[in-house]
Amino acid sequence: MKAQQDQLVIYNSLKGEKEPFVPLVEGKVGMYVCGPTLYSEPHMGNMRTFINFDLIYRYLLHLGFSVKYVRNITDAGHITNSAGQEVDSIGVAAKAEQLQSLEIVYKYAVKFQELQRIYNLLPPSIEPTATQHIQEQIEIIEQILTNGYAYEANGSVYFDTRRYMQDYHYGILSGRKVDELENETRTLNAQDEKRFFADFALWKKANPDDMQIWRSPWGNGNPGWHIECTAMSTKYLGKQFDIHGGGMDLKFPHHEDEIAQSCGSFGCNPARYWMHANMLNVNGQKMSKSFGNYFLPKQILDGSTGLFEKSYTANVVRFFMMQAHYRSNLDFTQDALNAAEKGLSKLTDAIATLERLEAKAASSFDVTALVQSFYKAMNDDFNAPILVANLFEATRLINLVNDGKEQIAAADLALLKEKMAVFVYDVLGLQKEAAGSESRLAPVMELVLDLRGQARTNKDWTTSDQIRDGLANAGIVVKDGKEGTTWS
RNA sequence: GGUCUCAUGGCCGAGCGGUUAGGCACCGGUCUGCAAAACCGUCUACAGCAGUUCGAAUCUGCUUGAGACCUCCA
Repeated sequence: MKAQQDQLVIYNSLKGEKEPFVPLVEGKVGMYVCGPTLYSEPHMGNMRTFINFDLIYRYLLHLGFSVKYVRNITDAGHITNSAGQEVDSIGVAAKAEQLQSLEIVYKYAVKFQELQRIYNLLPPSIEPTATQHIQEQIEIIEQILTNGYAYEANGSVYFDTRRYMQDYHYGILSGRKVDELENETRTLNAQDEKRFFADFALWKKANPDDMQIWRSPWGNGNPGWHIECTAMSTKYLGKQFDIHGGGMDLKFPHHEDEIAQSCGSFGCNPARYWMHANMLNVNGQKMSKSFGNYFLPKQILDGSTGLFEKSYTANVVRFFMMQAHYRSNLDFTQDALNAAEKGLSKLTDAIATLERLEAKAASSFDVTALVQSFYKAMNDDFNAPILVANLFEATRLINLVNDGKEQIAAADLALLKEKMAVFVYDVLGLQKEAAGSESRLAPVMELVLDLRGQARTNKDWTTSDQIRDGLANAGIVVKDGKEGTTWS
């Protein structure tokens, strides 16, 4: 695996290009991904980002890296809304639902956990929460103040962007130029407290109606949004670690400000590789709460999105996402979902076929090269769509062997079995579908199909078709294959 | 308005100077009592206009269109 580790190339948003992945400590990876703010149930777009980073986590693990994967939960929300006012989104939800802030957070944390299980996400190594790290956040703010990159104003603390720009490059990640931003300055309520429009809050003085308030050297208040990630990533991964990920929409200002905070306190960019997952689109537009074009991950499972005619399994949804690169936009459409459903079934059928294949003396095709193509795809910035294409190439060959048109040697067969399972289940994170034969219906179906089989043997097509049509009406599809009849 | 990204065959989606990506649909075939399913094969597209090059979907310029960020967002 060491050889494969050395081949891994990652697109670094910081530089805008792919570069070889060289971890700070050989064989180990520290990865931080910005998690959800739990004031509502994560929607499908949120899930795409987490699924993509799950893919990345899984592949790093498969390559043999020892990965510490930290994904935070934002449970203290101080954000700025369109009117420029500081709003506690969790507090707002709490009031709306007549619950305490932590009840809201816990309620949606449980749902998020459930979704992760359903969509087969591996749990991160640590899932720290912002409210458990107030002290660490305060300490970093103090350090930034000591270093002269922040100032206190009326019980709040702001990052001093102009001072920072004398020593560092603000905009290194997003490519933003502050003097261009200036033209677009909005009249913010807090503007009078800020010395400069681009300054951002590290600590906000409490509002009378805040539901969560903490003590600090500057009085009672709330931490700024960006500081929590700096505090938690530093605590668990160190001042500098390997990979920092998140959604594309967090690039600015969130990640830019994280970099400023780390540089301002510790003098270094927190991460060597910045990775950004692209958005999920619906009808060509980013899925978003503010656009109202979102649906919940569970709605697609029970067919209640209102967008599609039928429901899809989590496995199909995940496979569908794996057919697009994590840095590309992806459009959710019914045709595409149907295509993914059929494609996945073709792939899983081939894996079942693989189990039945008989080895010959020699292989008529290059199995090692085929397996290498799996690694090559993933080593190229986690190119899952290419991996999927290569898995379909393997599928074609497996079927040809099954038809006696190609042949495979025993050692190659063992290799292919192992690697197909590794890439389909361990890397892509697809789940083995529960076989229909395990259900309580199985003995009944066995009986019914046996009767239909007798009818067919007697060429009693009327009875045979009656059973088939009746089952079809009950939602059970009967397939007459060479090796007997199956149902699903 | 500023910054940036993208425009690929009926649909989804790779591709980063020379090779049929792949899936789904369509069509042809195998199999089958019929159908479905399954399997095999076929289908050669890159928004437009110029330019660079022996050669461009891939590089450059312009035009048109779409989207993201600039305010919370994965």
